[in-house]
Amino acid sequence: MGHSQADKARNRERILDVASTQLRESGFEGVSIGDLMKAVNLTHGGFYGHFASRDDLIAAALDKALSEGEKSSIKAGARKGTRTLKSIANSYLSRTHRDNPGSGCAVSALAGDVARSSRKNREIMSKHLAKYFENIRDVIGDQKNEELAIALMSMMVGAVTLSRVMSDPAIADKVLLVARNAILELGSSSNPETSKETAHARAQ
Amino acid sequence: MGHSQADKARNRERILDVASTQLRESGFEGVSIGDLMKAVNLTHGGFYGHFASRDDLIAAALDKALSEGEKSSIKAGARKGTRTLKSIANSYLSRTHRDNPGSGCAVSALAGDVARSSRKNREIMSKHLAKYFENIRDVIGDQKNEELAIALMSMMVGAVTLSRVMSDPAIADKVLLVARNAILELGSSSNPETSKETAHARAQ
DNA sequence: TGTACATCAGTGAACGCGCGTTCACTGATGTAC
DNA sequence: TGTACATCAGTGAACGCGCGTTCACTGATGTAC
Repeated sequence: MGHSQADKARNRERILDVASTQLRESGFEGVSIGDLMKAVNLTHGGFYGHFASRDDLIAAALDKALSEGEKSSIKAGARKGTRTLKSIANSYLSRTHRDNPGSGCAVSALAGDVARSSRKNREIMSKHLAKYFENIRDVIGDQKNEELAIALMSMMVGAVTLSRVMSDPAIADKVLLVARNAILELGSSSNPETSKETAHARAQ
Repeated sequence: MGHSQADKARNRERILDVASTQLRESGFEGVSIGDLMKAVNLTHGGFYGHFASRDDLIAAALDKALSEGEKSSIKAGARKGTRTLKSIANSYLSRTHRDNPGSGCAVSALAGDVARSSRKNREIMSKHLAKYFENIRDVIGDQKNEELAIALMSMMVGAVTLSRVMSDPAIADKVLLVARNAILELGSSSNPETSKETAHARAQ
C-alpha cells in the first residue's frame, strides 16, 4: 500500500464514493466516520487528513451524490435525441430505483433530511435541483414550461419516497405506476396547442 | 403538582404532543429523551414510566402526528360539502404549511425518514396514507379514481418537501404555486367524460 | 548504484460529550382504621 | 376527624456506549548526494 499524493487523492475519492452511497441509504445521521473509514479499509484517524469535519464530508458527499444523479439522468436515454419524458419517468419510477436508494437519485433519498439541514446543504441541493428541472424541461415539448418540469419532478420525488414507505409491496408498486401515468398525462396535456402532436410522437 | 393516575395519563399525552411536534420539526434523530422531558417540565428518568423505550415513543408519536394530519385535512374545508381539491391543495401547498412542519403534515415532514425506518414505522405511515388517499379521492369528482388520489398526494408531498429545501424563497414559493396548478389540472382532466362539468363546477 | 534524510498519508490510543437506559429513592396522594 | 400506612409518578445519580475529534507516532516513498 503506497503513500503517495496520488494515493491520497484516490482515497479521498473512495471515501466520498462510499459516503455518497451510505448517505443515500441511511440519511444524514446514518453515516459515521468510523464505519465509513472501515468501509474503505482505513482507520478513523486518517479521515481528518481528507476533510476538516464530518459536516464538511456530508456537504461534499451530498454534492457528489446529486451530481451522479444528473449524469444518470442524461444516461437514462443514451443520447439526447432518444430521451423522452416517458423514458425518464420509467427509469425514475422503477422498482430498481425505488429498491436501490444508495445508487439512486439523491433528491428522493435526502430531500427530507436536507429540508431541515443547514443553509449550506439546502443551497447545494437547490443548485442541483435547478439542473434537474432543466433536464426535464428539455424533454417536454413545451419550451418555456419550467413550471411543468418542477411539478413533474415534485411528483416523481414524492412518488418514489411514498413507494419506499409503503409496507405492502403491491401498493408500493401501484404508487410508482399511477405516478408514471399522471406524469405522461401532465406532460402531454400541458400545452393545448401542441398536446396532440407530442402525445402522438411519444406514443410510437 | 399531583401524582394521581389522571395526572400520569395527562403527562403521557403532553409528552406525546411535544414529541410529535419535535419529530416533524427535527426528524427521527432530532428527538432526544432529555430535551423532550425538559420540554414538558419533567426529568428524563420519568420517561420510562410512560414508554418502554425510545423506539416505542417514536412509533407512538409518529402515529399521533399522522392522525392529526387526517383531522386537519378534514378541518381544512370545514364541513364535508365545502371541501374541494382546490381547498386541500391551497392549504397543503401554502407557505404557512411549508414554514411550520411541526404542526403540519407528518407525511411531508417524515416520509424520507420512515422510508428507511423499521417495518413497524413503515406500516404505521402506510396505514395513515391509505386514509389520506381516501380523503383526496372523496373530493375529486371521479369516484373510483384512487389512482389519481395517489398521484395528487405524491405531488403535494414532493412539492412541500422540495419547497422546504429551496434556499431561494422566490423559487421555494414557485414550487408550491406550480404544484397547485398541476394538481387542479390533473384533478379536472383525469376523467374525459366528466372533466368539463367538474371543471366548471369547481370554477365557481 | 547505494546510503541518509525529509516528507507526509495513515495509525490507533485517548479525550470529552451526549445519549438511552437503569434503579434506589422521594414525597404527595388516597385509603384503612 | 385524625393518624399510620401503602401506592406509585416522578427524581436524579450513575452506567455503558458510540460518536467526532485530536495528536504523537509509524513507516513507506522519493530525493539529495
